[in-house]
Order: sequence, then structure tokens, then C-alpha cells
Amino acid sequence: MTENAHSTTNALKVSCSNCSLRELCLPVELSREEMTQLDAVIRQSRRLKRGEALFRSGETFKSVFAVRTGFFKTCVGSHDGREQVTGFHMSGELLGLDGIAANAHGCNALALEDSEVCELPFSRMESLGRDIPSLQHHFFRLMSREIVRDQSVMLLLGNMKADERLAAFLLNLSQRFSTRGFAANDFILRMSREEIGSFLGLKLETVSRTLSRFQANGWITVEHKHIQLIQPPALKAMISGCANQPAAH
Amino acid sequence: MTENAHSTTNALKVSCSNCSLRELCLPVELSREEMTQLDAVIRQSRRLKRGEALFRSGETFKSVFAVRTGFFKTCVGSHDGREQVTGFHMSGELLGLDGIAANAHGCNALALEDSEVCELPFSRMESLGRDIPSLQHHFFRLMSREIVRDQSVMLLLGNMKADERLAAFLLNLSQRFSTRGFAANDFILRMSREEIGSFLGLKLETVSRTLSRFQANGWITVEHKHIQLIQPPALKAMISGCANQPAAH
DNA sequence: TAGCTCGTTTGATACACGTCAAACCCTATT
DNA sequence: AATAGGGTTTGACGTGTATCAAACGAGCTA
Repeated sequence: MTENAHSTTNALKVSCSNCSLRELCLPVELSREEMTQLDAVIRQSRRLKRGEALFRSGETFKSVFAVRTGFFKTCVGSHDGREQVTGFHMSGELLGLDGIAANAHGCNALALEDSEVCELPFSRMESLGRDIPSLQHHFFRLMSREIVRDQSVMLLLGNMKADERLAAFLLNLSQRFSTRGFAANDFILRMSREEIGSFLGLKLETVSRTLSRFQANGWITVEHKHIQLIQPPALKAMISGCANQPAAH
Repeated sequence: MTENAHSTTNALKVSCSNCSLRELCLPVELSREEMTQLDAVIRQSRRLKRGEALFRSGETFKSVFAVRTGFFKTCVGSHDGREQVTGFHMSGELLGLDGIAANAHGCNALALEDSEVCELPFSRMESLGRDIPSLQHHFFRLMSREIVRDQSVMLLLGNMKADERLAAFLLNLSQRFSTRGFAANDFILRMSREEIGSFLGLKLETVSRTLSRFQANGWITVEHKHIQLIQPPALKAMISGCANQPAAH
């Protein structure tokens, strides 16, 4: 159940070094001395319980965070109560890059399960980047990747129908679990139907109905938060031609 | 008409230096020597005619581009023909940041009118950033700003109704024209109804109908591509509470 | 100037998704 | 173990936007 997403050998070696960062988000060739410098900058990891906020919109920006273990959502809110989930984030992904622009975080980041993150003080990462070109370059790449991801979410929200969105969402999760060494076709959703709906621009009832329809078609099984993909090709067929890559985080 | 958006004194001094970049996208305090270094890196500006592509998705990434004059759209396409406009871009804005991630451009950039851009070879900007910390920091801020913009587009596409989207779109254009010293409430749309629709996740007929309704309400006037905002507060009221900032580029 | 093409407007109709509502079933709390 | 609360499913119905279609107008070409 939940176990299979945690006990399996993790291809990215989440738990080896100081903070696992070099393997996870910074797969860069570094000399021994450079590694030492990097380890000195990376702050001790921080634990969060389910529901806890890593940061909130408006807080002054000091650091970006790398997810070591667990699961996060980021969302932007409006003062009339509406909120839009802008992404779901798992191990090896970076949170808080949107805060650099205004020196203040631009979204809320909430743990969807007990989680652990590394804090990367941004100004120190910046100066370290000046000494280590490959590190600087990698940081630019990470920010660019976030922009690319956002573009594919726009495509999803702007062009796709409810069932296409759901299919893209499930396949994207599948692919990301797979990359991390977890089962690609058997996983637990960490978020509620409402949160999925918010991310996909749908209402929770539509999410629920669409999942039921996929199950009735024999493409997936749904037991509460436990999802199995039975016919991934059927899901892929829905979105073939819609996107360059299946959208999202 | 079209003139008033071009003849007016431009607060950002588009045409003063080599490439106007220091004023436009890189408002950074630089020493005389640093300026010389920067000017050496910025390549001669390039002119494009209406309809011409600055770059296309898949091309190898070498440079980002700063718009000097003119108007661009960026869009991601799917192989079945659908396309999603991801943004509209005017003077002082940077294009191509999404290409860093994969060393290949991730979208198409097309000139919507005769335009002029500066080419910034990225690897040279990167190394220059190592010598000039404030330049490096500014580049990070620009990329972060793009992420923030994308988030507000997601909010628009995920949460807002057709008329709210149009109102946000018009107000965003208005604000950006105003920033550049052009009239805030009287401007020419450089893009078609279909392109607006693609950007906003609507069909062109819906865009047209909604504009007509705004005009019938006395909030705006529409003559083909010439738009006047008569009651900006009425438009603001539509989206108050929907977003932190009115979305888009 | 005439004629064609393409973008735009407007109307009639269809449908996907949202809304409202009720019943169900986990999970958590005491 | 009993109870309360919240997330989920499913149904009936309403509505906003898409779709299909036709007429119009502007700009371009010959």
C-alpha cells in the first residue's frame, strides 16, 4: 500500500549524504573541495508534519527548499477565498523559486504528509554559484525547468477536457514515481479530490466522476486514494497530440 | 491610433544606449568597466517582420532575447495541431528563458508586428554574471518573475470565468502599456481574437461576445483592434478577489 | 476600383461541466 | 467501541461556453 512507495530502493539515493542534494537536485560534477563548500551551505534538514506550512505567501524570501522525503502542494490564494493549486512536489524537487523575484514568497507550500526538506539559503547559493560555474548553470536549468513545467500546465488548463486532464495528471504522477524508483502503476494519492480539482481547473465532483468512468472502462482501479493504472496506453491515447510532455508536477 | 503607442516618450528610454538593455531588463547599478563588458556581450540587435519567428520549439538554445520594440507571442504546440499561446511580450521583456532547461527552445516566439530584439548569448551572460554579482542576481530575478507570471496565468485559467479572464487581460495590457509610457486606457491589440482566446483558454467567439458585452455595458469601446477602457474600475471590480495581481503578459 | 480572403460579429443550438443535494464510508477523537 | 466529522460518490438539474453557421467588413491583390 503506502509502503511500496517508501520501502523500495530509491534510484536517487535519497538518504545517503548530508542532505542528498547532490544526487537529487544538483547532479553536478564537483570536486571534493567543492562538495565540502556545498555541504557547508546546505542547512540541516527540517521536518514538517502533515498539514504544516513550509512557507506562506508574503513571507520574506531567504531560502529555497529541496524536498527530501514526503509530498507538498503549492498554491496561490485570493483574498476572497478562492485558491489555485499550482503544483504537487515530491522528493528531489525544489520549492520557493518564485520568491526570488520580489524577495517574498509568492505562494503557500504545505506538506501533504510528514515530510523532510533541506534549506538552501539563496544568497549563499548565489555566491557559491560564482565559484562553481557548473552549480550556477544547474540553478539556471532548474528555474528554466520550472518555467517549462508551468507552460505545460497552461496547455493543460487552456486546451484539454476534463478526462484528458485527469489522464495527463495520472500519467505525470506515474512517470515521476517511476523516476524515483517507485511503482509506476500502483500508487497512493497524497492529495484530496478537491486539491486535484483545483490543480486541474475542475470541481471535485468532476474529478470523482471521471476517475469512476476510467475505472468502469477498465483503465484504472480506484480504491479511495489507492490508484492502479491497468491500461496506461489507453490513458496515453487520450492525450496523444495534446502536449509535448504530459503536464505537471 | 497605432501611433500613440509608438511616438510617445518612452519612460524606459528604449533607444538610448547600445541596446537599451541596461534600462529595460537589467536595471542594475554597474561601474563604467562593467558596462563595457556587458555591451561587449550583447549582440547587435536583430529586426523581424510581422509573422516572422524569432525562434521555434526544438531549435538548439544559445541565447535569450530582449524585446526592444514591437510585440511577440510565445506558444507551445501539439503535434495534432492544437496550440496554446503562453504569453504576449512587449518592449523590455525577455524571451527564451524556457530554453535553458533542455538546451533547446520549448516554445515558438513569433513577431506580431515588425519588431527589434537584442540577442543575449546565454553562456556569455552566465560567465559575466560570475564577475558581476548584481547581474547574476538580476538574471535570477527575471527568471523568478517569469515563474510568478505563469502562476497567475494558472490562476486565471483554473479559477476564472470568461468575463473575468478578459477583464484581467485588458487590465494587464493597460498596466504594461502604462509602465512603458503609453496610454493606459487607449491602445491597439496586436493579436487576433483567436490568439487572445488561445491565451485565455476560450474560443474566439467567446472573446468577441464578451468584448461586445463589455462595450454594451459602457465599460470599454471596441473598434476592431482599437480598445479604449472607459470604466477601468468596473473591470477591476470583476476580478477583485480573484488574483493577487492581474495575470499575464 | 473590383474582387477575394480572412478576421470578426452575431445567432441558434448542443453539450460538458458546475451546482445542489443526499447517502455513504473512511478516519479520527473520546 | 461509539460517535462525529470530513472526504467521496452518485444523481438530478442548470448554465456557461463550445460548436455550427451565416452575414458582414476590412485589408490586400490584381
